[in-house]
Amino acid sequence: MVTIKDVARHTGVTATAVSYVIRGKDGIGEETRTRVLAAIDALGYRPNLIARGLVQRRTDTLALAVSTLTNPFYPEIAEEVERVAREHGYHLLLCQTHGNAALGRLYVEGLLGRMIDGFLVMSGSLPGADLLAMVPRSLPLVLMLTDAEPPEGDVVSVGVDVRGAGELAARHLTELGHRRMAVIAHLPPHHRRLAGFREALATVGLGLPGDYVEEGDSTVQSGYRAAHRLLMSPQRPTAIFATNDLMALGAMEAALDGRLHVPRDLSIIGLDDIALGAHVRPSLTTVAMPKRALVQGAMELLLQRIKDEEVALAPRVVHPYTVIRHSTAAPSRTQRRYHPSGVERASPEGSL
Amino acid sequence: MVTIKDVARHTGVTATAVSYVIRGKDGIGEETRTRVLAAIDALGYRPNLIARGLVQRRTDTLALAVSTLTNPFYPEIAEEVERVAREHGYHLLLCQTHGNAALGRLYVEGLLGRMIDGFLVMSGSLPGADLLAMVPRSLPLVLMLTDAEPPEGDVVSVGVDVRGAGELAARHLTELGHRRMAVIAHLPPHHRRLAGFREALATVGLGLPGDYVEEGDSTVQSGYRAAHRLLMSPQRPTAIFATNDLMALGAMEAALDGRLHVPRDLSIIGLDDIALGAHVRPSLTTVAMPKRALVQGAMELLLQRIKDEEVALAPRVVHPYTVIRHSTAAPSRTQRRYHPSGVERASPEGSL
DNA sequence: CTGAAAGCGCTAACAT
DNA sequence: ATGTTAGCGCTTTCAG
Repeated sequence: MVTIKDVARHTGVTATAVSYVIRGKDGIGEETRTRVLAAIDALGYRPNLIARGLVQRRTDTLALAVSTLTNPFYPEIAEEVERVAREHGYHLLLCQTHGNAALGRLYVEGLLGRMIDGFLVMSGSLPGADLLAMVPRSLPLVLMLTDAEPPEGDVVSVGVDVRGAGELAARHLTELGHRRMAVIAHLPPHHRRLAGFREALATVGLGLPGDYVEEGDSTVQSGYRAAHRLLMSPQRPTAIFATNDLMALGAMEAALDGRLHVPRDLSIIGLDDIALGAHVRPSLTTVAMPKRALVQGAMELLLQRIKDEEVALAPRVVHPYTVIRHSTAAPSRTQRRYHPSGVERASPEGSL
Repeated sequence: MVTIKDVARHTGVTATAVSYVIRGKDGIGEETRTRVLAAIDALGYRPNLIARGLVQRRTDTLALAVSTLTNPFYPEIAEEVERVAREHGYHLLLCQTHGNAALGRLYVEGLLGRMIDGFLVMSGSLPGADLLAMVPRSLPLVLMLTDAEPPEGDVVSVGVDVRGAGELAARHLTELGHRRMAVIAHLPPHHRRLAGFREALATVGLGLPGDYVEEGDSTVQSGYRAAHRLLMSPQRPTAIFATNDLMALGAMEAALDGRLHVPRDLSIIGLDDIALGAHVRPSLTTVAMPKRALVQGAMELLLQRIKDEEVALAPRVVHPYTVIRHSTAAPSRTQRRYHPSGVERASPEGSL
């Protein structure tokens, strides 16, 4: 490995001079500058960021914890975070906790020992209490809370009003004329999304019977199965609200497989607004998480904290909005039969 | 920050002893051990991995470069890499190059200075030549090549036989009885996928007219637009091969929007096998990239190189396989009209 | 079994 | 404008 000393020796100056040249500090004569630069090039010298980090106590690296990258919602967030981070000269260390607290702790341990300059944590990846217990106050930390309440203690966070998201979903469906609606919810995490939905129904005098709430785990598969259970009930709902888009996609799949027409026979609304929702047919109506605003807000706070600026502890809150596409419509009067054994609508084996 | 010295002082031993305890080396009495451990706990000491990395010249960190995370194919790869890395006690540093060579170089610079222990590079993220020029031979590097040829020089790589993938796509379609097939290809990157397809057609006496090849850029949108152009041609193809799944999904969207039935009026086959392909309706027939085998192979080689074992330079090659779902079928004799202005099939505004 | 000393590659403060 | 010195927090000989 070629070090700063090699360059110094090769140029006939001292290591400090080289260090200055590298970082563009002035106090170095033009002539030495060029000679140093030439030597760097000739030797293929590359500063050791680890060593630099050790003394400067910064690494120009930010970390982002998400629960998983297999839910496209998180890559979309990560993409945005990375963009902003890069604009400010930071690298991004990405880690998936898979919602596993033990694993999460392990990762955090690793990150903390790595002298990251800032830490962004997405809701659902790590239990807030763990986080506060582990992360020293000296490390700038910002939480992006889509569901959890901000943990006790002085934490900087950006929250998403997911209760409001649930309300928007309910409002959209009731305005279309639905009265018999069901929910596929990832519980407990999405508790507040469900609560918002339920409350908004209540304000227009509608209830949500217990057997109209099925649980999922945020995956497409779970949405499929939950929708299947819902569609089997004698009094089938005319609309389904899934607390995330992946489950909504699964629900749509189940409905289509059961030879129902979406949205004529069943309206489906999701929550997240993942890019793919616009590209399935019918395209998915959804309540959008304000991804940009969320990331923008979080990064702003994080960068402020890194610059040691005072930051308001009162959580910023960003608000979801409805994206109406084609998976929702007014309920139809006639009830078409659900064919639970139905093969894929377009299967070569036929049917329909 | 609490350092190893603090712990040492607090326990009344020397830093060395603490260091030994931390790393579970023996040579430390049971009694001191427990006292050191207690002190670590009491002070909340956490080893500084940066400092350790500086002296040990390893950081237990691997890096993976991909072009983007917004194509779900890459998160699926990353997920797998991360799993294997973790099993072996490594962290994963993820970086997106967005296929931008300059940006890529910047990232590589950063990574190299960060003393990563190994570097995994996914095809399409960085030009091979750049990579070889920048990465010192001392850093274990493994390429996952889905499309590019291994660059000149001693590089360890795992290749995917994408030409074979193109052939499989062609074989599947011709066996179904298609004669008039078109391709949506991301060129130049997917050049070989197209070549394989074309050649396989040639072996059964079929050609691929120039205007039956439309270009895309691997995004859904580009697939949509390309399919639209293809479907407008007077002699419409009966099947489309898209060189990746995202474009295939876009093509399907276009077909459905144009009131065509997939696969009755148009068969569509993709390439990648992203998870979502199974969940759209009709589900997507595709040629699967052997993701597991690819990652497994690459990680094996990388870990060997890290352990300083000799590694064969001859590229390993893994082979794609066909996943038949419901977006392909025998061509129908009747040609249904393509309605380019068609709204979404399931749109509330009606039609169909 | 434990301690002292040297040094990883770099930067910051202080001379010169 | 350049060189000297002293670490950053840790591990690693090598003595005790």
